Amino acid sequence: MGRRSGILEFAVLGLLRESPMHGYELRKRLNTSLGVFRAFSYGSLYPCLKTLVQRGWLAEEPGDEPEDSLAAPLAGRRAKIVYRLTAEGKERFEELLSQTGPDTWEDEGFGVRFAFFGQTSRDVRMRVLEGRRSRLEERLAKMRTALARTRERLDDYTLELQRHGMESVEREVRWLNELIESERAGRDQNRGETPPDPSDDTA
Amino acid sequence: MGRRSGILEFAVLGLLRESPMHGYELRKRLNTSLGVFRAFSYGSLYPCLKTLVQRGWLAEEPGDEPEDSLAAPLAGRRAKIVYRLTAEGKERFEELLSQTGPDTWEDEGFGVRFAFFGQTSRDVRMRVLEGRRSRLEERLAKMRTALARTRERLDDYTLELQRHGMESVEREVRWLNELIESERAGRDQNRGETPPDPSDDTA
DNA sequence: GTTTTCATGTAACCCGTTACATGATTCA
DNA sequence: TGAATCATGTAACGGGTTACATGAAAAC
Repeated sequence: MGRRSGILEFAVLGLLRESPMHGYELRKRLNTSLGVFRAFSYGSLYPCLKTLVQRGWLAEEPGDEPEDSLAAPLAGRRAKIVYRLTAEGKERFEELLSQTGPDTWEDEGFGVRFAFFGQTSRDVRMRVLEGRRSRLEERLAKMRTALARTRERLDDYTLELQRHGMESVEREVRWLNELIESERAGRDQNRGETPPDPSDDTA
Repeated sequence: MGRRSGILEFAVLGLLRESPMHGYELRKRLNTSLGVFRAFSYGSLYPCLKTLVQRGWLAEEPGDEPEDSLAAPLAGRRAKIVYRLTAEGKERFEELLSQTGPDTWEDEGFGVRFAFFGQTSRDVRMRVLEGRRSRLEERLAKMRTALARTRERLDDYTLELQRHGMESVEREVRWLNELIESERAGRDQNRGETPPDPSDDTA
């Protein structure tokens, strides 16, 4: 049925990477723990889970039926379904994480990637941060040329809106610069799989 | 057919309020002049125009056929169709403009409203700005409580993401404060477009 | 024992995009 | 005369939402 390649898939894979969960809890975490995301609805979440299972990224697990087997075990039991990330799902998530192309859902995609930085190696983090920065810089360039072409014809309000928009983007670029800097500096206190390679100071 | 109540309708009405246009030009202005908007495609624009005509917000005008009537005037002519905002369309736009409820497409809706401030009366501007501000403050409050509830369980990256997000919102609130302040101050001095609709009205 | 909350789902819709198709006008 | 660009449109899809329906477990 569904192609199901949206940002929801990405977020679900990322959350399930931390630990298995059933749908209901998954949704709560989508809307709170990862407070950055917009609220997803069950109407999108459950179908998404199904197609992810079909593709082999997720596996359903029987979930904790309340430990007594009173009801006939083959009756129409619809207990909690706990979803677990398969090895293929892990690969898929990794692939999505490190994608830096322009087909990256821009803002939201970065939010998701960043939210999962804790489970990521330093070079992936660097690639994501730098990718984001360069795309923001492209955007800035476009805004500037567009502004230069139309400046005269725009009223003060539109101008102010553009100015504020550009300033916001510039601000995020500075933020990224700080993050990149601190990733570079923090090469010793890292977690796990960063190869000790003291030779990359050149930008 | 289509209900067609999205942000595209809003932007189209606003642009056509300035002057009649045909679809192709409309689209260009959607993507450049109002540089804030995302790029709309013809696939959404033309159907939108049609339904707006059906509803009476827009009227088609014969458009400038190239001034010679060489081709038989009743042949399958598909010349430029120039769209003009009707009186009802103007009302509709006004209504959309001054809507400050929470069903306001949040970010993009504000962008559109702001982009048309030049054609707006000061009290509408004030309402839009203050509405935006209060909704941002609600959002901030939610973020703060959510953060307070989950702070311990979050890793440093997630925390930093939330911090940056909140700072961005706070920054926009300050920006709004300045704008509101300057709207308030500019009631007598300043360029004289303060009173509502000095030139045209009542089509 | 009733109300809340947990938990899973489905059908219909919404607002947009992509890819495609067509024809008129301008310009080298 | 042929290519670019102007100009209008359609069909299929995409990734989500809303509203609805159901039922089990927990809380009161």
